[in-house]
Amino acid sequence: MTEDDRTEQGRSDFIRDVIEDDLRTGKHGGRVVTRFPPEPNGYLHIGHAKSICLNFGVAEQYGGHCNLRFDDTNPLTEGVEYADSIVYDVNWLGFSFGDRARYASDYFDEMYQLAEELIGDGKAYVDHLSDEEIKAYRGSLTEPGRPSPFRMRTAEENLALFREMRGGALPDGCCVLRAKIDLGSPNMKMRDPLLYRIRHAHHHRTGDAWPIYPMYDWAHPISDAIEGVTHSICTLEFENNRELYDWVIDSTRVSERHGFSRPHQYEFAPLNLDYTIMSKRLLLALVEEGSVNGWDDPRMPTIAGMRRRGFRPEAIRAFADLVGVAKVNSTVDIEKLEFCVRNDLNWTAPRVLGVLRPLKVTVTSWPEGKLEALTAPYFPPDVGKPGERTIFFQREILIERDDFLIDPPAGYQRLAPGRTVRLRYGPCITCDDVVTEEGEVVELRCHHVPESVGKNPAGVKVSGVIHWVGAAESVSAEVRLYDRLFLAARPDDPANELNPDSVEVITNARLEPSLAGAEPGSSWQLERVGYFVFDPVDSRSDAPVLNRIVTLRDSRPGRAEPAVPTSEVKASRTSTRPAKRSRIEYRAEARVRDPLLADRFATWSALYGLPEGDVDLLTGDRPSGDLFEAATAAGAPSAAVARWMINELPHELNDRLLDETPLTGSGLGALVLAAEMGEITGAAAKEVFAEMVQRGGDPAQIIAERGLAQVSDEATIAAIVDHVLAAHQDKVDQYRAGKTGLFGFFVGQVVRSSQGRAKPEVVRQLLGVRLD
RNA sequence: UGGCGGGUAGUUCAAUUGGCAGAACGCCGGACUUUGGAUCCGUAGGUUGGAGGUUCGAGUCCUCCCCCGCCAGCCA
Repeated sequence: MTEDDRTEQGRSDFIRDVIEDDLRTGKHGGRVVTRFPPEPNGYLHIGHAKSICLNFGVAEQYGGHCNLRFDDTNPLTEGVEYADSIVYDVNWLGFSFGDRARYASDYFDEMYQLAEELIGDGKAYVDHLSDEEIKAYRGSLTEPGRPSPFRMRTAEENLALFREMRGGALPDGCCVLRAKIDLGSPNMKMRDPLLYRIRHAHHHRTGDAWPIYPMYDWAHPISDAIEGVTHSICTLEFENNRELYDWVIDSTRVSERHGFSRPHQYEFAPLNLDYTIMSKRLLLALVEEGSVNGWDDPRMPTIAGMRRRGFRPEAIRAFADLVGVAKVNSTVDIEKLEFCVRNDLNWTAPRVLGVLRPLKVTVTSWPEGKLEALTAPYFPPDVGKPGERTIFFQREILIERDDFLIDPPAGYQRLAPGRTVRLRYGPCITCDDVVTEEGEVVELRCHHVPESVGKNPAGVKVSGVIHWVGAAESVSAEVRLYDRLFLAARPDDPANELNPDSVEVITNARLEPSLAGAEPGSSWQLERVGYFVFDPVDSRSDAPVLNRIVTLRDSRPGRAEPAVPTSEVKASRTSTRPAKRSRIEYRAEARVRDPLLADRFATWSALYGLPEGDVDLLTGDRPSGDLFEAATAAGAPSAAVARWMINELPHELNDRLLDETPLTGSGLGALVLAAEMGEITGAAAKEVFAEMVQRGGDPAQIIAERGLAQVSDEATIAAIVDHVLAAHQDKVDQYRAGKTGLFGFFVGQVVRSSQGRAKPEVVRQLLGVRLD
């Protein structure tokens, strides 16, 4: 992958499907407007980055625009510091919202006005129940709620009380404004949700102008509608709020007032990442408890933390593309992020030499004081970028302590006594002597192989290539090696599962001299060691500090970590929950209430020769049974009618009630008969059936109009077969080479070419002859 | 014990709307040899949650079952 591939081919996800569909049907007059709606109560993290890339990404892709909108409806937790950081982070990620930074608080006046109107319509009331009482009155997941004693107040009374709330004389918690919807709703969010609460608090934008603040469920849909948002994209946990979102839009008619089509809410799965947490609350706790050094600690999954760690926005955007968008709750491998980071840095980070844990090497064959200038390119040939610098070979150099072993294991491609290795960009050296102090290796004495710079020495086996710096010609640096913040892939109790070794500080690393004046924030690859960034906060030119961004991918055999068992959760959790009431029970109950249904259930099995399961499905309600009776009365075989009603009808109905459709028993009977008699194919019959359910009509007429009569004439079909095979010669070759699964593909192509009229059995038979 | 949403390779996602179950990451292996990197090549990995059914043909349609997530804040 190159840098340019980022803006790649057509991604496919359900959100983009919806948008493309809406664009086709002109639902919003061709507009695409999205919004990214953070609450300014914390720093943005990688999960928000996914949402940002989605919202800004689709807006850009479909020629629309995306607003940055602050959901600032709770003054207690929000602040300017957070709002500022969010603006900065979104821009840093590479998305521009121009002058479209919006605040829910900008709309407080209109929201208030709409609330007064809602009260006037009798759709909201002021409730003086306490918070505990409201909770108790709301019922439970299985029991309906009870009305508050204040629910029946008149509109005038409510309006006066609401204005009193707004006036500011009432204390916090005194009362709230609630929507009057449905306390018996199976959706808890619809049980008279709160719209406004009293909060005498200073707001970072509106100051002390408001003693009351709107709740999310009131503020969000109205804000979307005011801004003309078309696709309001949020995370899965808001699925239950969608019904209320629609209720607010419809009840206030706010979209019409602003001359826009109404927005629709769509939910996607939030990002979860191995070994990290996304909860703002828990991240805040880490900051407050000092487990990390602030929101921009390089170990934090915040945008600020990743920026300081050295991740570039391109990498984060590539990651968002890589993980995609779906509705399944999932957890992404941290390796995917690391892959994107490496992939990005590979193209952008110059290669330089640096030694983390130096070991002194004296090249005894090299004269004291002699410096040899060596030219080293910044990028390898496959990256192909220009640039080079000079490094100096000298008598005393430093190599990585890990690159020498007295007693090397098999396959060790580094230095050992008697072995020869190449110094990157320099000559080869051979280890002659090991100097130890108290059992520890403190120095190596080597000689260099003459004429070995830039060419392989004859007759000498080179074990490998190692990095190095000159002992005198190098700069000292502090290096911070970061590891994952948590020990567990999915911490249950994050505060107690912190990785104690999430950062290791090395104070005496040595870098090649060209790095002396490196810019804070610039990123480099220390060859064979990893990618590093000069810390934008702590690094100074006289005291450089490097953060390890990510290690290089380690392809040494056997170095891979064992796969994390992620299926634990699935395996260990068994359901203690009894099966919920199924449709089978609903049908049984209907028969208890309706003797006619009970009678049909008891007799139809024998009467029509149907299996009991089929009879159950046909006798759960009257319209189904009526239709069945009428269709069989029209002369169609009962078993076939039952099959059509059971297998095809529910799908075609798609939520509608049977008696709301123009489908008639005689029509169904005639269709089934036509299909049974072989007048039309099954595929054509389905097409006719769909038409009859949607718009009604006589099957014979529809068949005639659309020319759907079955074709079983071999000559006609053979012509189509030949045409299809000729058009897909490559597939024919594959088929003959053994990919027999393609047979279905050919059948499909032929049937499609005939508009569903060709008899499949004949198609199969002819194809079989042609292909073998 | 309600409602809503979901279940395709180890992971994250595709599958032209009923017609070839694929890609990327990861893994394993190979090639290369001035990064144990990059790059290139290859292998393995699937009862599409399960069982029935409809169909010439089902990941996709029907029925039943199983599993996972979310919802009872005056948070968003």
